[in-house]
Amino acid sequence: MSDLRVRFAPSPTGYLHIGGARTALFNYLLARKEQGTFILRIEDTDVERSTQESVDAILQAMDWLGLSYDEGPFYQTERFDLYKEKVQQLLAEGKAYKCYCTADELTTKREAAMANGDKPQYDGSCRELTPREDDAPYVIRFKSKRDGVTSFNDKIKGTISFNNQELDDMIIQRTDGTPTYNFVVVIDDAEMGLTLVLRGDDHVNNTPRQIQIYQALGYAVPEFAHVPMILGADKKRLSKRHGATSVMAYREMGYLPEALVNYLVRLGWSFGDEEIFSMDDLVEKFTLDNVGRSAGVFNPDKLLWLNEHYIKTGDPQQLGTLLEEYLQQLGFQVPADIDLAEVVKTLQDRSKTMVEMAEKAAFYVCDELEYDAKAQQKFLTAEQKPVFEALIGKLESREFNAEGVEAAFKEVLKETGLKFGKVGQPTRVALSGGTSAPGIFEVMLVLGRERTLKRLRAAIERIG
RNA sequence: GCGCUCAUCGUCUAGCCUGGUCCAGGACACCGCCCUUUCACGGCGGCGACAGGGGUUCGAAUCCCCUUGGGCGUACCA
Repeated sequence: MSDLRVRFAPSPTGYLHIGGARTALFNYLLARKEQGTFILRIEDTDVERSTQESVDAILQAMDWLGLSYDEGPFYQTERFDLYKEKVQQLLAEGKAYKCYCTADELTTKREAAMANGDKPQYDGSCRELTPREDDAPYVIRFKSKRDGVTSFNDKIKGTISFNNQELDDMIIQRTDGTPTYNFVVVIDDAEMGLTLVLRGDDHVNNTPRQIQIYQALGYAVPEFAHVPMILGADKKRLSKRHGATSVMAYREMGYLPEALVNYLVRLGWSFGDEEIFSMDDLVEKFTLDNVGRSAGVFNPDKLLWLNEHYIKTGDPQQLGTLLEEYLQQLGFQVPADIDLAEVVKTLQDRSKTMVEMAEKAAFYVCDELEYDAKAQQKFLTAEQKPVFEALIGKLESREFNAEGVEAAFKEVLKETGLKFGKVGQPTRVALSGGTSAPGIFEVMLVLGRERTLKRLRAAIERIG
C-alpha cells in the first residue's frame, strides 16, 4: 500500500463517455500500479440535471471496463451539511461574502463588459458590502486574492501560472443554498485525503481558484495532473456528432472491453513502439511520464483494429459465451448440440466485432437456412444434384470427424473428376446459404453429421 | 476579446529533457504483390510528417524568440 489516493468524479448527467472513461482508466491504473487507493465520487450537486439512471449507467460502464474502485461511490448530495459548515467557516473568517446581485444583472454586466472588450469577470460590487438584514436572495462568493500569482506544478503539463487578477470571486453557494462544483470539489478532494487530482484538461483553468480555496480552508494542496482532451476528426471536442461517445454503446456494437481499454490508454499515452496492452501490462507499465501534452483525435479505425485483435486472440470458450448473447440479440436460440467455442474458432479471423461474428454465426444456429438468391441461382444447379448425393453417401459411410469428412470430400472429387472449387462452393452454399463462410470441413464439423446431411438434402430438394 | 495551453506522416505516436547515431522509427488507414476451397487471416513491399520564419551552434525535429494554427476556459454546469 502506498499513500497515493486518486479519484474519478463524474457528474451523473448522462452516460459514461469515452473521455471520462479514459480519465477513470488513468486514475485506476495509477492507483493499481502504486498500490494506492482509487475512489469513486458522484458529483451530483447540480440537482436539476443529475439522475439515478446516469449513476447506474456510469457504474455499469466502469464495471464492464473492469475499473474497480476501493472507496465509494460517495455522493455529494449526501454531504451538503459538510459543505454548509465550510461555507459558514469562510463567511465567519471574512473569506467569503454574500452577493445580492441577481443572475440577470450579472448577465447584463457580463455582456456589457464583453461588448466593451473587457474581461467578463464579476466586478466585485458586493465584496465589501455589509450584510443586509432583510431576507433578500443572495449567493455566497469566495473572496479571491486580488494580486500576486497562483501557480502549480502539473504532473503532465509542467508549471502553470495564473495572475490572480484573472480570477474573479466565484460563487460557492447558490441562491437555493446548494454549493457549487469548484467549492465542493476542493472540500471532498481534501477531506477524502487525495494526494493527486488526475482529471481532464478542461479543469486547468479551475485549478488556481481551487488552490486558493484549499488555502483559505487550511487544507494541504494535492498534486495535479491534467490529461489532454479527446477530439473528433474535425479537431473539435468529441461529441455525439462524431459517432458513438458512450462506452456502453461500444459494447452494443460488439466491442470487447479489452479493446476499448487498450485503445483509450494509447490515446495520449505510449510505451515505446508497443501497441497491445492487457490490463495487467498497463498496471505494470503505466506512468504519467509517458502521457502526452497535446489533445488527441479519436480514431474509430484503430479501435476497430484492436477489437479485431482481441477477438482473434481471445479464448474461444469465453468468446463463445459472449457470442450467445449477441446471437440472442439477433433473435437466435442456440441449439444444444452446437458448440459455440467451435463456432468462435471458425469465425475469430473473420470478425471485427462480436456483432459481426454473430451475424456470420447465424447460419450455424438457425432452423431454416436462408439462401442468398444469387448464390442459390449460381451454385444450386441441377448438375450439383448427383454431386451432393455422392457426398451424402460418402459422409454416411464414415466417421464424422476431421479425417472422415475430408476423405469423403476428396473421394467425391476423385470420382467426379471435379476440382475442389467446383464442389466446394456449391457445398458451401448448401451448408451456409451463401458464398462466403469458413472452411467447408470446419463448417461441417461444427454443424455435425445430422445437420450437415439435412442441409445437403434440403439443397437437393431445392434444386428439384 | 482576454486567460491558460498545445504543435513530428490523414490519425495515434517514438525521438525532444541529456543537440550529431534521424535524408526521422512504429501502429491504424490506404495502395500493390504473395498465400488461398469462398470470405477472411497472414507474409512482404509502397505511399506518407519534424506548421512557418528568425536566431544560438561546427551541427537543431531536438535549445531560444516571433508568427500562424488548434484545443480548453471565461455559468447561480461539472
